[in-house]
Amino acid sequence: MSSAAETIIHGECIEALRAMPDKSVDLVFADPPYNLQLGGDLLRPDNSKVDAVDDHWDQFESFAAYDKFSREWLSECQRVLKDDGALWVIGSYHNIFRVGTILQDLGFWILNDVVWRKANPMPNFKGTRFTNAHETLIWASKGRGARRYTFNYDAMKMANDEVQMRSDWTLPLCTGEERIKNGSGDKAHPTQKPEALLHRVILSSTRPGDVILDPFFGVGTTGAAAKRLGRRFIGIEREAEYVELARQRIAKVIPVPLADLDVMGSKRSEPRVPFGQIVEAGLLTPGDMLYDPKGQRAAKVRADGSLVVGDLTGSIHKIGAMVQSQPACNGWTYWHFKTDKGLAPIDVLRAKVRAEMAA
Amino acid sequence: MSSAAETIIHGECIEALRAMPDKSVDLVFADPPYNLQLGGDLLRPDNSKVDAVDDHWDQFESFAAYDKFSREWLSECQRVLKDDGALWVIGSYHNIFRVGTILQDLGFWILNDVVWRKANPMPNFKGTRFTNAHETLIWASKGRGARRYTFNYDAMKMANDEVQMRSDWTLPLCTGEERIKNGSGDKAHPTQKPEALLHRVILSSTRPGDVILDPFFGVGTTGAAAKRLGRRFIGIEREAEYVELARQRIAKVIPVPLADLDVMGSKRSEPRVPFGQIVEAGLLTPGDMLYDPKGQRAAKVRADGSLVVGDLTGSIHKIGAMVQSQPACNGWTYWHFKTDKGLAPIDVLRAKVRAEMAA
DNA sequence: TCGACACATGAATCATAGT
DNA sequence: CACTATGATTCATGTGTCG
Repeated sequence: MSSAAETIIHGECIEALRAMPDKSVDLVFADPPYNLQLGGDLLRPDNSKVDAVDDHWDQFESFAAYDKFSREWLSECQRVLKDDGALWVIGSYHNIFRVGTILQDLGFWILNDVVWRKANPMPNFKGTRFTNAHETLIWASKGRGARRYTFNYDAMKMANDEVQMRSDWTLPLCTGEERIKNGSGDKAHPTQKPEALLHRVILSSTRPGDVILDPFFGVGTTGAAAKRLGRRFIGIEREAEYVELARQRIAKVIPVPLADLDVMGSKRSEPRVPFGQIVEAGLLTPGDMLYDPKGQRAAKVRADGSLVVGDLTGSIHKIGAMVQSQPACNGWTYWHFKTDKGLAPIDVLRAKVRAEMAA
Repeated sequence: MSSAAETIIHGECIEALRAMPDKSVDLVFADPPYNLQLGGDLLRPDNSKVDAVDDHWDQFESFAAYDKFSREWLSECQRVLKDDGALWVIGSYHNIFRVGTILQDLGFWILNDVVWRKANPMPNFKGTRFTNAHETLIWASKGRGARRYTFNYDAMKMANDEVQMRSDWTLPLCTGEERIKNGSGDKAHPTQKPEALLHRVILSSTRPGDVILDPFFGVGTTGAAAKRLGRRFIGIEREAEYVELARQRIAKVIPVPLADLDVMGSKRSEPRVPFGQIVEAGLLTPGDMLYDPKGQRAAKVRADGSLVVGDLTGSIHKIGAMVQSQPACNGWTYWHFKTDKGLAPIDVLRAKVRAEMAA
């Protein structure tokens, strides 16, 4: 194995892995095909077409074929990992359960599953399901009895305003300038991951100088983040176009002085509490009445957090606006509930939920 | 199968499931055992003593036993589900990957994986991993080609301040008053789920009166939430102590009055009104003109509810699509008629007809 | 230079009743 | 089962255009 800082192998994943020596890498980060099973075209409400991931490399004949492929590349990764090494895989509900099962069957020891909460996911255009707003990463050591893996607890805590980093990470998608374009100015790769995600993975579980292997290198996000953070990397990629774009991209990356790493934290914001959650929490019950500040107008609460006044139904804000014949209304301060001391705005219930969430 | 509103079966999960008739429940919510080490007698029903095997082999044996158990209860659940039914399972990284894989292998069709972000998780005291701050739920329909599952999209959207409900839900743990205590004043059940979580599950994917099955009933959170929301339930629980605590708990639950169970309904379920009926009702007259939203393009209404633009004739939808050169068009919102206050979409005429039909 | 507004787009298993 | 007709449906963010 090369001790070069940067290695990109243009070749098929499993074959290239087989050519690598045992126990030679410190970390694997893998973003394998998800095996999406899409129907026909999906149109947005404005009739534009969603640019789907229909690439040939994401197509598998069956779950069995996908499992076989997964078992092969994962067991090669296990072989090339050092005994104190670890592996990250990212996936969605289409494939991550199969990957997780195979990991366990191969003897990997799962340390965490981590949820990437997308700050700006694509909506569900047809209103058929919950907005698919996250992906799952699995972090695993080589085995239950393996030598101690690397976890930079304090760096993570520092990056998270001095409280422990949780297993859910809120990060935006990779868009705009960061998104690598091809010659035509279109996105070069359908599933490019944000570098911030890789930044956190690498910072959490490697040390400067470590060798990071990415068997599905794509346009080289892992390589870019590794170089920036002073780690070495080996990338394997089958498509010549991606290899070339990755090279160009990584050549431009300027490594960050290690002393500057601790300033690259993320901020947390006040959690949003929808009114429906007040009902879920049992602070109001379906059928309860809410009142305007003077106690003259009344509205009934329903189980989904909608209000009813006569024939009107809608959110606390919408109904508040309608009964006042005004364009807008802050329902949290307008609507009140009865207490033994008189009327109180429902905003105090929101405060209660927030307090509980912070506790 | 009983048509009773409340049924608690004291018995072993798979055995009790086998006694239930086909296609008799609308929803399954399951919180199966997570940890392979706990409840070994359950997870290794037919295991002969395994001596002197290394960790790897032992692990595989455990997983195999857990898989067997999971396959059995899940396939029974699939059998007792109605064709338009659905199933929820909750788990952590210890078991959820195996459960998800088995679901897929049995032919369940995954609709979402949902992350319960714990607002107040237990910290990782040793600082060796990320704070395990979430659990994963899988929502699946009976199969890819199954009849349409229930999803109260508009109720969920309403409960989330009028934006689509996402696949990550932030909810506090079950603590304080809500936590069921045993005779000694200690928590009675190690993994009691918050009722708010069940509230959201039930509200999203069932209708009032539906039958909800929970094969691992525990202290009856599913039953409590179901009763509160006017749903029927069947709970299966092996431990006599839990059964008794669940009974006492559920007896105290006061159901939401039937009249307050309404939530925001979907437009898809409203009665269909053909455009021709607008003309029949005299709200438009043959020969009247309709216009696009900007008032630039015009179409003539005919007696049968077809439109004419130049040489083109067809439905409001077809003509709307053709004049815009788009694959599809909702004619109800595209076409407008003249009023003294300007243009108004013909959808308001449909609303008028619907109101008359309801009266 | 700046604000207002329009437009584009992201790993998506994305409709349903009737004939 | 296949096919057709109806008609329901989007959030956050970045970029570009226009005045």
